[in-house]
Amino acid sequence: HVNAYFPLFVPKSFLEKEEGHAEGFAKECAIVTHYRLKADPDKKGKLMVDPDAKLDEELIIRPTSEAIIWHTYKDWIQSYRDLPLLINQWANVVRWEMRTRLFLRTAEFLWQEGHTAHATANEAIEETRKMLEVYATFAEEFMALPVIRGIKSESERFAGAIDTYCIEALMQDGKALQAGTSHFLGQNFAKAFDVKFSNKENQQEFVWATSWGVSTRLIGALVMAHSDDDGLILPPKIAPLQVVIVPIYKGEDQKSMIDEKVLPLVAQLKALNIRVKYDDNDNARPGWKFAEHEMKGVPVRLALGARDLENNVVEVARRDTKEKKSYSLDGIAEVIRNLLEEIQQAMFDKALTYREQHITKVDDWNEFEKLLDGKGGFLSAHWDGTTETEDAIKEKAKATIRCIPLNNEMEEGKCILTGKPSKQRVLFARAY
RNA sequence: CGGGAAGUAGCGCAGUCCGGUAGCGUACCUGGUUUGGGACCAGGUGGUCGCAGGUUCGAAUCCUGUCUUCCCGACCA
Repeated sequence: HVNAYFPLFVPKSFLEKEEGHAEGFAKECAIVTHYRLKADPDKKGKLMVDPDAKLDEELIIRPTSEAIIWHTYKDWIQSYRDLPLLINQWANVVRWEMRTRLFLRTAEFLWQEGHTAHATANEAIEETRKMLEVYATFAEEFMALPVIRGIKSESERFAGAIDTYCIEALMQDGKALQAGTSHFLGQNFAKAFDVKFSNKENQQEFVWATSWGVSTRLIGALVMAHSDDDGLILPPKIAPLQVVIVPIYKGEDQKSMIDEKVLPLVAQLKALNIRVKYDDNDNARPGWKFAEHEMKGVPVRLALGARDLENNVVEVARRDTKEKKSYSLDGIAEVIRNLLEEIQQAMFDKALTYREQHITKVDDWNEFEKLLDGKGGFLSAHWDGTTETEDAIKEKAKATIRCIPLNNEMEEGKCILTGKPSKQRVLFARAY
């Protein structure tokens, strides 16, 4: 994929072109109607919208960029030789939600959105699944956040998509969070924006499309999946600061002695590509620094004072378990490198264990409701496959189908609500 | 868009019922003592009480209007 940037403003007529897409986003758009302000003649020092500066066509602040990008793709794609077209954009988008939630659903948010065009359906589907796996891998290996890869039910599908794949994460309060999506758009946008290419047989065909994105919501996921009452707990791989070293001393003499040990250690850690800070700011006391770095989630803290110098040791505290242990200063850099890896794994394992304990098979409606109110988490239950039933469950239990897991086992059963026959279980949860 | 709550010092709040010189904690500044889990003592700086009207000798406080924010719901990445 290559990075590109498209305009923030989308003419209203562009957004209208793909019907499902337009319908889905119409109710949450910020709209530019004028291009000028002027001094308010009635209120000194105040400005008003200049009624003479009304736009002929309103501009929509992009809620997503399919419309403007596919308008452009029409000019960029003529031949099978132009395909696949693989573009990624880092951008802000605006969705005027009725209610916002910090990090999870803000009116403006940052994301990356990929938009690809392909010659065949299979190639596009492959791309869709590939990007889902990229997201899943990032969540699991870097954020230490286990996710369920799945596919959305029809009603949860992206506006304009044929299929929406997703990764779903579980937060510590038992609620699910959609952490990323990857859409197979079929030929919907190609048809809406008239994007055709000549194939090798010189026949005109509509191109096949995908789009996919993850947003600053991932920050919210990171916070809610790992934090405790003392603040953030960041997985080492993405922690801006992996190790902080706090000196404990009385007077300059002791400080110099500690410096002698710490400065070479800092150099060693940096040589191992470890992000380390020697927090020898004299304005804050050790206790303050401990609390501060814990709140910010620094994975490992080293504390070194006169007492440690005598024994040639250093106190090593890990943020995730709050465990403190003294190690010899000899070979400490290696110990820390290994500890960072251990923490990364431990955080993932902890989150995974929690999630596994919170996927509950349920076959009885009363039990279903009881579990949602109490234990929370994902409920694996049979569903008759209809949107009506899905809506009814949402209405009654405030739970939605988070996804139908990929590689789901086929199993005969009866719908949790209607008792109608079902071929597989799906995952329900209350979600953010 | 419905229901609730709140706007007073940088931040967190009390004071409003019952009108009478603007308070507390924290932060900040100065000096001193401190430094192994968010130090202590002393002194000090800082606020047109969201905004606009009204009642009154006098309004943070009473009345009217208005704006904003947060929470809960419906909507959604």
